[in-house]
Amino acid sequence: MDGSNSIPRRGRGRPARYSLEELLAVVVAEFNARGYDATSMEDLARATGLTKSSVYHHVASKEELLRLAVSRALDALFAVLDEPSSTRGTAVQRLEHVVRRSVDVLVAELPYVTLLLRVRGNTGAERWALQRRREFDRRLAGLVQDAIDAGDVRDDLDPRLVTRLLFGAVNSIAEWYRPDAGPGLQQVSDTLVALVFDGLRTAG
Amino acid sequence: MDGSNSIPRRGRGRPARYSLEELLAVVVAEFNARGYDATSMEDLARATGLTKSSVYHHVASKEELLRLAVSRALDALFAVLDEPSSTRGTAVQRLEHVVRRSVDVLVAELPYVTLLLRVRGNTGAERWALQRRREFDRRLAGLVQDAIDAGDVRDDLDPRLVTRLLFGAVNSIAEWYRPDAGPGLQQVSDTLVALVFDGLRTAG
DNA sequence: GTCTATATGTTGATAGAC
DNA sequence: GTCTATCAACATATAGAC
Repeated sequence: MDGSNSIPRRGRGRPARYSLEELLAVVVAEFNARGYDATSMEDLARATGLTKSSVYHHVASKEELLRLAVSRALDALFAVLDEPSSTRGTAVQRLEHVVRRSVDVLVAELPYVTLLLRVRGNTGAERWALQRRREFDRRLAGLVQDAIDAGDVRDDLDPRLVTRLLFGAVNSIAEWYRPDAGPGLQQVSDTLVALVFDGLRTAG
Repeated sequence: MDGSNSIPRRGRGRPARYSLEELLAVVVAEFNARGYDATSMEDLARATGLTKSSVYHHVASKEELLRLAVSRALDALFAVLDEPSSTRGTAVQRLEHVVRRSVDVLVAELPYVTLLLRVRGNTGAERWALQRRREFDRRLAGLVQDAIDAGDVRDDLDPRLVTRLLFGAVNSIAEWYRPDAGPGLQQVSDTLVALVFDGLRTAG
């Protein structure tokens, strides 16, 4: 009845003090629930327990909130490519490692990656995010190509097309995965790898 | 310089006369380019060459435009499930047929399916679309289960999870497929089926 | 079936007090 | 670092002439 059910007030009833990190978590949850465009600064104020003006103390614009959020997802995804296991071992081992770790990151940073995957590219921040996503896709396609060249992966399929379908399946996980329900991270990764590398068909 | 470059005027300079079908095609293209929420009725007026009021002569609201568009996609997808080849033959043949035909429909109705796949569920029309999508997914999962029961598909994977990953790959096609560039429909379908049913790994 | 004009509410963002 | 108060721009939708 007091309208405070979504307001995370801390510290003896005083107004909430937000770090940028905390603010971002609340904001991204709103963006994902209602859509970036459909979420107003008034909605964000209500969700944080602040006023619109107070939100603007932390960021210069609504678009900056989007940029900060998708950056976090992109940084985590690119970091996977620089892991030792992504650059050592056989080509197919490296590919499997990047697939599994991409799923890990997707789940660990679920709200941020979800927002990233919904970006379509009207504003400057969105176009910039799409550019970085394309660069990530290019590096993935390189891994698939390496695995074909090494003879680990069948060579009758186009590597760019395979990459798109493979990571289409990976990215679709963000649409339904919930940490507290349904299949766990391990089962999702194992099923994905089994599906993609060995296929659904029974040996017989 | 005359600002008419996106205005499809027909008939000796008189104002364009739109059927609902023609109107919808223009509107859906705008929704996909800019996002449903980010597209204003003023944007739609400009793209059609009409005024806002004239658009409102054809539909009662912006949301009705969304409902009409996603209905078209959903009707086409459900029709696939009722095709003879979807209900006859071995379980794995039926599954492969539905996968291939889903890709056909996705490509044939690309703008409408694209819009459907971006719906997240704030308004009434969006929630209704999501409900119909879930019903479609349930019928797909039944096909996968049948193929497992028949022994055509490996039984160590969760059918619901396999369905989600499989159609995650299918739906991701809408994000990059272009009729006039890149791989053709046949190559996409063949690669998808090869990937999902037989896997990437070389036999050796 | 299209138009001009307008009603009515909401939006992102700012000014300035505390 | 938060607040109240406010703004200009833009949103969806409607009224009524032609």
